[in-house]
Amino acid sequence: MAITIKDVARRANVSPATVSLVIHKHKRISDSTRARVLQAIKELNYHPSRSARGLVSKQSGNIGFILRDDHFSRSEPFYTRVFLGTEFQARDDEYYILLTTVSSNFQKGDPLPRFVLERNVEGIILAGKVPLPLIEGLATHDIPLVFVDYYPPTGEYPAVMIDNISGGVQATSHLLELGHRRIAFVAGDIDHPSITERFQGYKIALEKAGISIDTSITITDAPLPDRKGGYEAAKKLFRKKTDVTAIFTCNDAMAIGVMQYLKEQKIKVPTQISLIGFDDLEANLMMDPPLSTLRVPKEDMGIQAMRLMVESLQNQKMIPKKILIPVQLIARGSTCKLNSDT
Amino acid sequence: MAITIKDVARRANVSPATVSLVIHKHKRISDSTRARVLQAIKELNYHPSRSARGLVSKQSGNIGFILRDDHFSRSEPFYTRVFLGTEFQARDDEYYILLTTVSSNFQKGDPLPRFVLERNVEGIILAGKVPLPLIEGLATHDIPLVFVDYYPPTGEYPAVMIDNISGGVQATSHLLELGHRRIAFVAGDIDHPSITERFQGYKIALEKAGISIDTSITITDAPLPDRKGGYEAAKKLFRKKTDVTAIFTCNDAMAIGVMQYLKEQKIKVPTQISLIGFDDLEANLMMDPPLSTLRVPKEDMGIQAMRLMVESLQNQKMIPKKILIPVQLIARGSTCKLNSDT
DNA sequence: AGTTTTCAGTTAAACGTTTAACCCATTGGT
DNA sequence: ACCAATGGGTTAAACGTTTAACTGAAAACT
Repeated sequence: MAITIKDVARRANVSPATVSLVIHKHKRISDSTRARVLQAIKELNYHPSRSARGLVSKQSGNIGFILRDDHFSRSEPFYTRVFLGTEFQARDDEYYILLTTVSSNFQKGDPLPRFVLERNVEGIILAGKVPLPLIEGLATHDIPLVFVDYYPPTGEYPAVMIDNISGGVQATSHLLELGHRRIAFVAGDIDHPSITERFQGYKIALEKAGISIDTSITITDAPLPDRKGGYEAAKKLFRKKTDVTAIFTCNDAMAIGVMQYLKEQKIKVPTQISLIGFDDLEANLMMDPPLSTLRVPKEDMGIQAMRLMVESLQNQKMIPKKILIPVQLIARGSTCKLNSDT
Repeated sequence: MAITIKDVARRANVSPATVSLVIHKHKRISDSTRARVLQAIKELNYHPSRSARGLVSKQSGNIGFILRDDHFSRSEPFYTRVFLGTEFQARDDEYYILLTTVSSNFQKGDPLPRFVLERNVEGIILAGKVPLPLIEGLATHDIPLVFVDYYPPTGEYPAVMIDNISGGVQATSHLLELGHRRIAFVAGDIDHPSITERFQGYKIALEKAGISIDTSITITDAPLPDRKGGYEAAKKLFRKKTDVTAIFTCNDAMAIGVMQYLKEQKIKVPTQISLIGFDDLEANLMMDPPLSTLRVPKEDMGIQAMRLMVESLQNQKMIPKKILIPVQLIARGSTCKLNSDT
């Protein structure tokens, strides 16, 4: 069978306990014994068994990652990118990630994720909005939680959030700087915190520029914040004659829909209408013209979340830190100076 | 602390062993006792500890997933999509996936992935080409391996492969059916098995149609099989006057580069040149016109790999099965009938 | 010199399962 | 009536660590 701590002990002429103490860098071991033990470990290529270690020390070496099922399987891989970021950082921190999904209508009393019940994770990262009953269920197991792109209405937790307000301001300011004054806002699912915040940023920037909000050019009731929603919103916006010269959509998916409508109507982007989205999808570069947007660093969010997790694992009673991830303006071909011919 | 098997035993008035036997559906337990035990399990909401179970039974409940580092972090998320498929299936099979990457120049003697050394996985799925020394290292631990989109030159393993030849035939036949006769082939990294096979499919289809291969319109030496490579290849192809009416690129990334070149040269797709790729990237739909291609079901490959893994776990000495994943022609706007005006 | 500290390591229990070996009652066969 | 087989469970060892409590020797105080 595999090499165990006893094999190492025998070869180094010490007790298994000593080997364990060496591994854990305990101070009470003399340099000479430590050296002998380390030597034996090397020679035998010994590595402690994860299961045995986990059994007694409760350190499984795993972190759970929970995603709502509809977020996992949806085509736009936002949260899966966050997940990959977490995986990335986990390798540096010597943890493994166990991924699971929960039903979007998780009910009080539903079974918790298996890795919780089997005591197989030391902490859990939750990405995106998750059902409240789940959070309550997890809370009873007192296991550290870290939230990403969602903050529960109750409780105090470390979290990684997008600076949506700043993003909204940046997008709007960008258009303002290009000379636009009649800037439409297009969104769906306006109750989603992220989207509300982007809208807020829009308003802040306009007010600062001394422009009052014209609700006739802010569409916030699109059926869904997706391509089709964008298409419908654009249709609505252009139903009556309008003097809008720029559009800020709450995300890229809607921007794509808007662009599609504009193309069909032979309205030129960016010369007639400047268009800016939010998220920075892969697809943006393929568009014609490529879409200006605000880049949300998804992998980075995962990385930060994992860092927060490691911190709270090392320091159980740390005050829950919140990290605000900045977004970056990416000006591409879909926005240009008002009345420019380029 | 948490509920243990002893708590259950006490409540059901049996020994811990009996509880264990019930859990494992051992036959030697009477219906009445079984019922009592199950009842107690329910009431206490008992779940066996993964670590304890793993320690004695060697069943960690985890499967490893190995990816080369450059495959993990590259922008085109081919293998990460495969990974997500594996995750997906793992949930059904009650396994968790531990992901890790290995250096692309893994040397003989380099340390194996931690999850192997710590005996924390029951099997390993390897996606994409991985270094030979790694495979040899893993072989010494006799742990079941399953390969995806790569087959090692030595050894017998279960594997999930793309039917690239069929794909090459389908792509080419599609163009032939549209009336094209002068069909160029564009590729980079021609030594990669997948790409060689696609090229083979191209040749097979042409020969079957009675058209001989014209090496002046097969470009296989692009620097890399990416966008830039496609752009350069197209430039090369159109340097001298050519009568090519259709192009089959070995993947979508190159097709995108080709399309970009054609756009710059005001060569209309598809009316002047029909263009078909391979892979079916997200971005294809955003292109103008949307790119025809062969869909490679990446998630599906991950799912199949996981299934193979479960099979070989249940039946250790099963003959290594190979699964050939079919690819599907997706005809979009970038291909059309020869000399059509559409 | 006697007592206390410190140092360096060992002993042994504990973690929560699984499972081979065992045991005791019945039942069945002759 | 005796023995073997069967059914239904229990006992106890084992898995490979960690760690609190202990030990014995040497060093450091009074």
